[in-house]
Amino acid sequence: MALSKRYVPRESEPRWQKYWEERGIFRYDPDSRRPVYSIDTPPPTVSGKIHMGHVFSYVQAEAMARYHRMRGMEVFYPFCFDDNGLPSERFTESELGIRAQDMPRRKFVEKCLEVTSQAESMFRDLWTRLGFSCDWDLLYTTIDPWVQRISQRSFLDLHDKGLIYRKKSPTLWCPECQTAVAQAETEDSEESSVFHDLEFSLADGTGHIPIATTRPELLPACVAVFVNPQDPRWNGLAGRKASVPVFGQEVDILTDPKVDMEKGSGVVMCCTFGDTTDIEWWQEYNLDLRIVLDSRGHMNGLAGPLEGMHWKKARKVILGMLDESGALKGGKDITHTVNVHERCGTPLEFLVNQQWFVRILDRKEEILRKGSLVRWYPAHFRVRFDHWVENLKWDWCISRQRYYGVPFPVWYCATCGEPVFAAEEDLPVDPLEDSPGVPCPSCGGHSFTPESDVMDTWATSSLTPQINARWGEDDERDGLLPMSLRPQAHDIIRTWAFYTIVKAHLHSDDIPWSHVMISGHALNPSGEKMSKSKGNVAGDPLIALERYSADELRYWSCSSKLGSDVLFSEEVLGDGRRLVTKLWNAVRFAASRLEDYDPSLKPDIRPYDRWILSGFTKAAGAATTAMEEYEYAAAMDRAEHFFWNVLCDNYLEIVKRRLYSEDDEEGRRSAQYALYRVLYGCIRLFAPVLVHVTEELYQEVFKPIEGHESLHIAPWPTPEYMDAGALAAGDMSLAIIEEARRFKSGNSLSMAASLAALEVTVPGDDLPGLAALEDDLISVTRAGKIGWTPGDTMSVRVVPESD
RNA sequence: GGGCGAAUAACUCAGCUGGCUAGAGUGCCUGCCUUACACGCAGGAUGUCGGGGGUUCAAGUCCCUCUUCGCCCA
Repeated sequence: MALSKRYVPRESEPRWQKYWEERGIFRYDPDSRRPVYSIDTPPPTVSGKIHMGHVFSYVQAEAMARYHRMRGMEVFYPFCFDDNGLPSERFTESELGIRAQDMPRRKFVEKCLEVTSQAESMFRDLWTRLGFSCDWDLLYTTIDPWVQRISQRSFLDLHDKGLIYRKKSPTLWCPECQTAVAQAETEDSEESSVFHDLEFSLADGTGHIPIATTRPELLPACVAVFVNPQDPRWNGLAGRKASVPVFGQEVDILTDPKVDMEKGSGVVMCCTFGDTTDIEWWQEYNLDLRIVLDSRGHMNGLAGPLEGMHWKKARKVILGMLDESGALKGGKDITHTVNVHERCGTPLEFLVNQQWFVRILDRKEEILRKGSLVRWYPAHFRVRFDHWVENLKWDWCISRQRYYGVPFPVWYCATCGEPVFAAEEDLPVDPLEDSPGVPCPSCGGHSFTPESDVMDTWATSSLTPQINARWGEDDERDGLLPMSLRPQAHDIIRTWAFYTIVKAHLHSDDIPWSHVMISGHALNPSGEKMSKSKGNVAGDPLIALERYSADELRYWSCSSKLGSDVLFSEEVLGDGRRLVTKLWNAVRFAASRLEDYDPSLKPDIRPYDRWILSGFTKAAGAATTAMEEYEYAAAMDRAEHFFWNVLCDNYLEIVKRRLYSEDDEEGRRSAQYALYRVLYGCIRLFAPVLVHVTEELYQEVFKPIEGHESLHIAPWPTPEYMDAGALAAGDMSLAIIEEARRFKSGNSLSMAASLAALEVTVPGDDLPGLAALEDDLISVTRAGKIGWTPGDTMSVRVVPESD
């Protein structure tokens, strides 16, 4: 069992990764009788560089997988990729310098598959190098045909349940990406703008009303004017008509309490559509529909003189015209928040289109209830989920006018226009390639128009629990739902966590998983969100892995509390190295003293050995409690403190003499026993995080005795020894050792220097327990003798050697 | 504007349901080659626990309020 002087992770880590892979250590066994611990791994979007934030949160979940495996559970831990939809499209476009609309859809989809599969192999390589214990046989991607089948099955199931509808309705629209987007895909952006003061005239020519707006180009879309019914300034206006400057249409003046009296003149125009309030008013007051923008953000024929212009240009032109006509009275510069598309930053418009929706608005209460049945770690993140649900304004729009995604299993009858849905046994279908195979159920027609929209990628990735369970497939996995754990970061609570809870609720009136652990973000050293574009050394895991071992990266990832953001800098990566080295050296020393260790001997255990065994039980108990709450950082902290400060700094020094002794055979056997048990315990506590070094130490030193094929399938430490009296006495005795050390340090002496004697005063009740430690105390302090005196409080006097 | 979180030693952070002179790592100072480790060991210095109120025998911990920062949403 001789370990080399130095541990070389660069050489060891790949070796163990290969070992695990070849022996299938982490393979999921569906026939196992163990309780299943299943993890709903986030399928990372394959849309660009992997950054340290990924490593940070995935490692945290990975450590939990390892912990539960050691707890004796059958761990279902898949890996997966979300590789379709708009993010993948834009990634492919930018990687290859192409544009989807310039080529046939089939060709573009081929390109997407190529580009994403390359990115996926990078991901897999990185994950392997980080020592991930997922079962690659469980791999899926959201574009896999069988995954598409589940996604389409979900659509059909929701339709059968009456939860899907297609409607021409105002929808958030990105003029850049040319597609509808969902509420969750929007972002706020602070932009400077001008609040223009316009003057509308009353239609009967009896006066004027001031109206302030940031969007004068929408004047042709103006369908009403609103004032607050409480506003004394505009008492007489309600029920009259206003005339829109330049365009001349006459619109009703109505009252509504939503009008903010403080803002502008207290009179607002309602256009179809400038914002969500416009939509609400349009619906509530049954107003006209005047759409002036097309799908690219250009003005259409209704905009008269502005036709054909992009809205930005149209704004300038209309301002000129307003000025000329005298209707522009002034303006002031403001900054306001604009709703933009999170993928491209383009301000969103509202367009009226045929879109597919999932009914969720009328189910808020049920969704909140489901959210409350899931346990959130840390608990406060549930509040974010709740607020998101409470503030929903739209049903979930799942159709996208894009190219690369899961198609809707739908055609439209060319004769009667009714939608025709695919039969479940035909899934997956691509309506652009396939046909329904039956006549139109409504009119018997034989000619069909395919639905060319694709589903939003969230429509599929909200099904990851069902995908893992192979929901509705021939090889469906029983008993996997709800899954045990959803690990994810806090930025996608409103999307991924939310949609997944929605789907589980709508499909099976259940929760998708029992627990959700929410990790924080890795921030750059100045405390800002790490961005992919700033590809610095610190942020690139591939570069970091050249300089730091996987165990060091993992140590950093697990060193902060679950859910809190953490600063990332290159310096902090080195922190784990100390512990790895210390572990190596401690076990190396122990191994050299344990060469003749015989586990079948049951020696009489000495007091200090009882102390360290009990101390381990206590520390391991605390670590276990922490792990159960997903507080891996606290668990590691307990383990590290015990290992370093108690075991290495004190216990090893205390028993060194006995471990080398040739005349105290019993004493040596007792020390060997305790040292072996406690060190084997320690490496198991560190195993979920420092996966490689602990495995190597295990294989070299402990496996010949323990026999498990890998440390990572060895049992997590459970209480096996506790002697409270020995624990208390040992802890108390440290003060004696400290005093001796303080004396030597203060006198510039080596710790190996001898002392004449120690005079110890202790309360009488404690004296027997401490005196029992005398031999080992003399050994560690190099005192000639120890005198014991009963007294009120403990004190220690050092008697130096007189030379 | 609303919500959530954070503010503790020079830096990064831990401090659970309130309880003895507030902790760790890094950094700093002084020593020490000690039959595992100098990637180490021993010792040491350093904090009006963001400000102000309050509850309590007792508050970093609970309540109120203010300030600053981050995030989420209007």
